[in-house]
Amino acid sequence: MKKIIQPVKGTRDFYPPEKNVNSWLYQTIREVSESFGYQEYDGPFLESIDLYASKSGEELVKEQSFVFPDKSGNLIALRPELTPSLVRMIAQQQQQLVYPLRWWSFGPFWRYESPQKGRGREFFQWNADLIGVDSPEADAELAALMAGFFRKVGLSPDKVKVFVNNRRLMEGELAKLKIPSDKQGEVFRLIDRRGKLNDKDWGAYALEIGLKPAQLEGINTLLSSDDLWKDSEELTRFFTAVDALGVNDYVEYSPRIIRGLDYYTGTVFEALAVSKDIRRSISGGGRYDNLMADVGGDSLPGVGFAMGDMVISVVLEELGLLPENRSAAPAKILVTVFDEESLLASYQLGVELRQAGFKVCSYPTAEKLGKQFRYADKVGARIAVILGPDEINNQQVALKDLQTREQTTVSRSQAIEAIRGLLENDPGA
RNA sequence: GCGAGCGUAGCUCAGUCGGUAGAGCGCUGCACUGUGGAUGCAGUCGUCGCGGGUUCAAGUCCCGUCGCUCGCCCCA
Repeated sequence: MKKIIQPVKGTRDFYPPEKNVNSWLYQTIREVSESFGYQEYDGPFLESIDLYASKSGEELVKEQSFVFPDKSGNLIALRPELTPSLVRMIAQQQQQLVYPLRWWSFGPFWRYESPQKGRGREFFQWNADLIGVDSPEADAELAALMAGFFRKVGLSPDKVKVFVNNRRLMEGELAKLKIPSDKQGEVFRLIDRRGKLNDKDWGAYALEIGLKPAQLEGINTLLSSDDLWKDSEELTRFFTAVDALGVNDYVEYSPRIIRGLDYYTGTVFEALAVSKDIRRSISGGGRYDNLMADVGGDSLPGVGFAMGDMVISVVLEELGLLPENRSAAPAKILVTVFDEESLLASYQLGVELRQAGFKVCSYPTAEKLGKQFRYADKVGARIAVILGPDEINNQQVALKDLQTREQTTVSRSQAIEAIRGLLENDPGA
């Protein structure tokens, strides 16, 4: 075996079939985002580590980012998320931008994770944000955008749900249980882990962080109160808007959704795939009204979410929802090369056909026709064009439909029309 | 960081009780010198991940190591 340098751990090779899936995701995300009037943007892949140090949380930067010094010794990070870049970009042009601002992006991110199914060290992420509006209806729009994507790719509401909660509501409820505000962060973490631990371990963890049994009881009651949202004016308006936006079948209240990130201030949401008995987090987001001010801009409210490409790909794959034709033909027409003498004539014919708008490849060398036909087959070409001595002498070309096996010889001037006729019912052309 | 499983041909994998390496697919050629998918025949293909140990003999057993995968942890 030849020695081949191994790919970097946690990265993926995108062979044409995989790249095709990636492009399809990108395209679908583009269509959904643009249908809501969002504009595409992007930040740099490299950022100064300082950008993340302030806000993203210690662990994200120190433990899970790829960081390296450049030649002048500045610490550079491969971006682990987009929101800090977004916030910086907005702060830089805060007075010129038009609000409400609706932006989306799809690009690569890097995190130093331990790779496993649905998670790698290099992945793509869809980000969508609505900046400058502080209303439950804006939150609902983001939920609708997310649900719109699911609907478009065929993920029905029985396969995926967007669960919603509100941090202000939860803070109020915790205060009622006499949980001091400086413990809220810890309690949010506790709630975040409810689904991951069994009852016993979770209860032990709760007592460990200093909760009294009565408070634990209270939290348990809280976490099974599926009607709790009715106590929140914000969420009541949110769900009314969700109805109006036509996605109430996807969006559901859950007191157990809290999200790990510190900068969320109000509504938080998370899309979960329900396959068998496993719940997998597909996407998450929420409202972050203080973030802009925290990084030194003027105060500006925002709400947004992110969705990684790896989990959604796994889910779509399992449900058979990925596009069928994963290796689209590079060209529908192959121009064969009869012999050395006619090679350039074949190339020129290829040029003519390309100018006529067809996707055309020329066989690069004069091989036996049988071999060229086999090649045409394998790459999925529909038509083989033959330009041998007989055709050249008579100003003709032979066209063979590889699907029907029918071959016709037409005059050179009619070739384009004839091909167009043959490709009429071929969608890939 | 912890745990489990797996590393054999280009790919997917088999290899029994330890006895000197196999299949399918692919690729090349021929049947078929102006025509593809089928069929038949022939050919091509190996540091059995790496290092050590046990043994007359190791792909197989033991130890170590590296890599991959799947979980746990974590999850913006």
